[in-house]
Amino acid sequence: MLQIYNSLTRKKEPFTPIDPKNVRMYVCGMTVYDYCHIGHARVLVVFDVVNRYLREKFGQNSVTYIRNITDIDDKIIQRATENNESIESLTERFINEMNVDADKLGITRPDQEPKATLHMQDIIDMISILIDKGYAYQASNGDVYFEVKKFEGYGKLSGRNLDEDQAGARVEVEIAKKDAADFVLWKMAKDGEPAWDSPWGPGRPGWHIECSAMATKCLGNHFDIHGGGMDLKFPHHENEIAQSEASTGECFANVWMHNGHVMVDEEKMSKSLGNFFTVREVLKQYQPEVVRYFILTSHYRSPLNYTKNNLDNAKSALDRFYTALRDLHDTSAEHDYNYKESFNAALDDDFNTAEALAVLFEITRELNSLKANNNLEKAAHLGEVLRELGGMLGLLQDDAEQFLKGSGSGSDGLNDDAINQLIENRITAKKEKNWGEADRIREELSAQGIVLEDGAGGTSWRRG
RNA sequence: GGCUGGGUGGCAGAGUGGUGAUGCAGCGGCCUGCAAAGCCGUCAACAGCGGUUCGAUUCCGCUCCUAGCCUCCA
Repeated sequence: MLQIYNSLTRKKEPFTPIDPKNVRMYVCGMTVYDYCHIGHARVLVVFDVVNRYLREKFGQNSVTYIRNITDIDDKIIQRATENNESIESLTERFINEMNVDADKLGITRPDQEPKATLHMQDIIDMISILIDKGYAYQASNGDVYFEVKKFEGYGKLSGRNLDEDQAGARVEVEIAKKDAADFVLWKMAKDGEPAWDSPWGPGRPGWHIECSAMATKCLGNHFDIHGGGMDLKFPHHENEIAQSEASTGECFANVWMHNGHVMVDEEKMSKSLGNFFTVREVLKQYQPEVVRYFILTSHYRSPLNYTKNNLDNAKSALDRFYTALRDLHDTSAEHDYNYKESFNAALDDDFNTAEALAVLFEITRELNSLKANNNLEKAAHLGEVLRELGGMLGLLQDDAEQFLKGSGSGSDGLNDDAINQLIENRITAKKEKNWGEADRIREELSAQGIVLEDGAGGTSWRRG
């Protein structure tokens, strides 16, 4: 039985889909004005695993996964102006770049990736309903606001009490608002800003409303899971709940999932702090699965420290798996599924990927034992199991030999031919029992990051 | 100030009211020309102080430290 920690109730709950034939999940995606950083990679990977596992549990075609794209907001306008580039060109460019990164990381594409600019009518419709129902008002400056006090359940997600919040503690309060907590639904366009027609005048949607409109449009008023980064819990998700439930009169999402942040030097990695590493930057040094593994080593709700040491550890761990998977022959026989049970039990427990990985290591140990005892048939079977379970996490899908011989995307230093030549020379030296020369060659390669392994079947190598 | 979370062995990181996480690193052994890889064995931890309990790292309280949110943010 799958259990998921629900941010709304602050406890783990058994997950029961509204419709097991169509489990519906919405995740807040990217605002597209820059490259994705490792924090974004974490959301992508975490919910990719959730998506994969839900399909494993409920059926490959019984899940609808929506991840939106915010392609209009203040930051985008600002960046486009700075670049002297049109908003369309900017956002299209970074949507493409996002997909490049996501594909490299082995992220399964969501079923739909709705964009705010293509859902203006849905957004306007929802705002109209909110005004009609008395939850929203147009202020003297023309902006339309959601009146927070009218929505009874406000604060239920983030656990905050409006009276205790220090409104305006860190940001100036817009004076046109009735209450400091009210938030904008429709923002009037200033000169030169992009604008869409609306009953309240030309303008653009506030940030929160697009997700409410697109989620209900794509998944219905009431769906199963809503996810996103921890930083979106308040105000973004709190506001989404208010808007959606006020307008539809129905429960919005049953389960709220929030992933923890990626940290750098004890601080959250974020664009505004400027302490971020882009996905492509990291992928120059580490293979995609290394990044994925790194993300999955800690529980999705915990903070994750971005350090060289942790990435290197991830690489070592994958080397261990792929070393075990190397030189296994193909097999089509029935698999041994003893491990699958404990692997699934780990993921059933609020997607405990760290524990699931521990199961993969158990398999690896047994697999290595079998290889050592020359029980190659059974070893091959276990190899299949290892790959299959790893695949649920999007891991162990590379060719073992290629993974071990590859470094980041650009492997500088010696090319394969040069390495093989040196290995040949060393084999000759070894035949002559010229150990000094053999060791010298091994040292030379080692200095280039190449590790040699003399086995029964000859010498193999990998990039360490 | 308010609201969420954390503090586990050298490092990373799960978990549990009373035996084992796991990976890397270390130590001993097997294997090897020597290594590497692998296998076997081994060391080692639960921030502090109280309380509940036959028993607490695990439950409760307090203290200290720390992260996130209360502004755009994944």
